[in-house]
Amino acid sequence: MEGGMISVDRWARGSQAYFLTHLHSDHTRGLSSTWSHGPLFCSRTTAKLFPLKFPDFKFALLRVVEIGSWHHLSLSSPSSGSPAPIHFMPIDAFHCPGAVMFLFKGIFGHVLYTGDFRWEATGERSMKARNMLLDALHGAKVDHLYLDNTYCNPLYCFPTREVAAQQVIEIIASHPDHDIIIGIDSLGKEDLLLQISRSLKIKIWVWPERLQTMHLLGYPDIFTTRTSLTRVRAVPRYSFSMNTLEALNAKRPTIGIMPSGLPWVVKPFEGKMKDSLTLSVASTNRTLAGNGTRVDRNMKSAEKVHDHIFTVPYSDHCCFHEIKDFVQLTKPYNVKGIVSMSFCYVNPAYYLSHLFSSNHSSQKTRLDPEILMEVEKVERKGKMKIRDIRGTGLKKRTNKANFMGVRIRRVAILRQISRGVKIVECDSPD
DNA sequence: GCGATCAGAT
DNA sequence: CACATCTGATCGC
Repeated sequence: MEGGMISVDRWARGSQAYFLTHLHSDHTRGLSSTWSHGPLFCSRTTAKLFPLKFPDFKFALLRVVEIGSWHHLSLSSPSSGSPAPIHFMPIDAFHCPGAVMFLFKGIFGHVLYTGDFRWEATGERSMKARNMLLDALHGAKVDHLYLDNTYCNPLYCFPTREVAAQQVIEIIASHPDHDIIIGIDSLGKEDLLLQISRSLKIKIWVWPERLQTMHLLGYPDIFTTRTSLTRVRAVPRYSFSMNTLEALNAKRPTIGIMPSGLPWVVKPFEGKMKDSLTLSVASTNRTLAGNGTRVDRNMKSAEKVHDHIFTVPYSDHCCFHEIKDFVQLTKPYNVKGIVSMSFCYVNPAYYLSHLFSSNHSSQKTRLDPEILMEVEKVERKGKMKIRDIRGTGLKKRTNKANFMGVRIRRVAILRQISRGVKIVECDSPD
C-alpha cells in the first residue's frame, strides 16, 4: 500500500501525521520505542501513559492535543503535492483512559474515526462527548465513518457501566467471606474498580505495573499491591481461568468476576472432567441482580457461570443500540468497521445500512479517504486470516501475577482446549 | 544480544 | 473461534 496523508492507529512509514486513539496493544502494533516515522498526535492522558509502554520513545514526536479543540495541519496531497490542509478534533471516546475518537475535516469531507468507544445514553461525561461531536459536525453528515463495530449485532445488549458495576458490587457484597478476583487488562475498567472501592469502602489489589498506571492516572490511595490489605484483587485477564479459581479455592474460598461484554459461559469439555470457560450467547444460567434495572428482556445481566465464576456485562465498547444511536446521530454516507472479531465480524451495513445517508451529491468532488488515510481496519471475508492481535513484544515484562501467594504457572496445568464458541446468528429480535 | 515477528496460551 | 495480553520461540541483523 502506498502511504497516505495521515494514519490512525497504523504505524507503517509513509504518512505525514500519525494519530493514536488509545494505548491498547492491538492499536499500537507496529509502534515501538524506536519508531520515528512522523509526529504522533494523542490525548494528554495517553501521552502521560505513553512512557510506561514505550520507555525510550522520542518524546519530541508526541503531540498532545486537547479534547474538544480544533487543530490544524498543513499537509500536502500525496499525489499532486499541492497543499491539503486538514482540521481535526479529538473527542472523548469513553473507552479506556486517554481514549479519543478523531474527527477530520479536509478535502475529503468529514471523516470520523471512532477508535474503540462507548456511547452511553446517560451520564455527564457521555452527554458532553455527544454535544461536542454535534457541535463539531455543525449539521454536517459524516462522509466516512470508521466505526468500532465490536458488538455490532442486536444480540449484544447490555446495560451502562454504572449499572453493571452495581451488579459487581452486589455480587461482592453477597460473598462477604470470599476473596474476590476480577479479570482486567492493562488499561481500562478503572471506573469499575473505583466504584467498588467507594461503595464497599475497600482497597483494591492490583499487580505492580498496574499500580504504576493507577498512580499515573491520579489514583494514589485506592489501590495497593499488598494482599493483606484487601480481599478484592484485580488480576490480569490472561491469568483468570477456571484452573486459577480452583487453585485459589484450595486455599481460601474465592470467586472470580469477569467483566465483559462477551457472553462467557462454562462449557463441558467432552471426554475430560475439566470444564472450560468459553464464549456463547446461548447461556441459560440463572440471572442475578435483576432488581428492576433491566429495560429490555434481552438485556444481559450478571450470571453465575460456574461454582466460582460470575460474568457481568461491563463493557468498554458500545452495545448494539449505542452503535445504532451513534450511526443515527452521525448520518454517515460510508461506514467501515475497524474491528475484526473473527467469528462474529459484522459489517455495520448488515444491520444498520438503513440508517446510512445516501445520494451523496458532492461525493464525486471529494477524494476517497482510502488514498489519503491509512487506518487500522480489517475486513473479514470467509476464511481470510484474522487480524493479529497479539502483543508486539516491545517491552520485556515480568509481571507474573502472584495473587494470594498462588503463582499461576502454565506447567502442569491442564490445557483448556475446545473453546466451543457458539454465537448463534439470528435475525433481529425486534 | 537485540528487536521484530510469530505461535500459542489465558 | 478471544474485548486484549503475555510468554516463549524464531528470524534477521
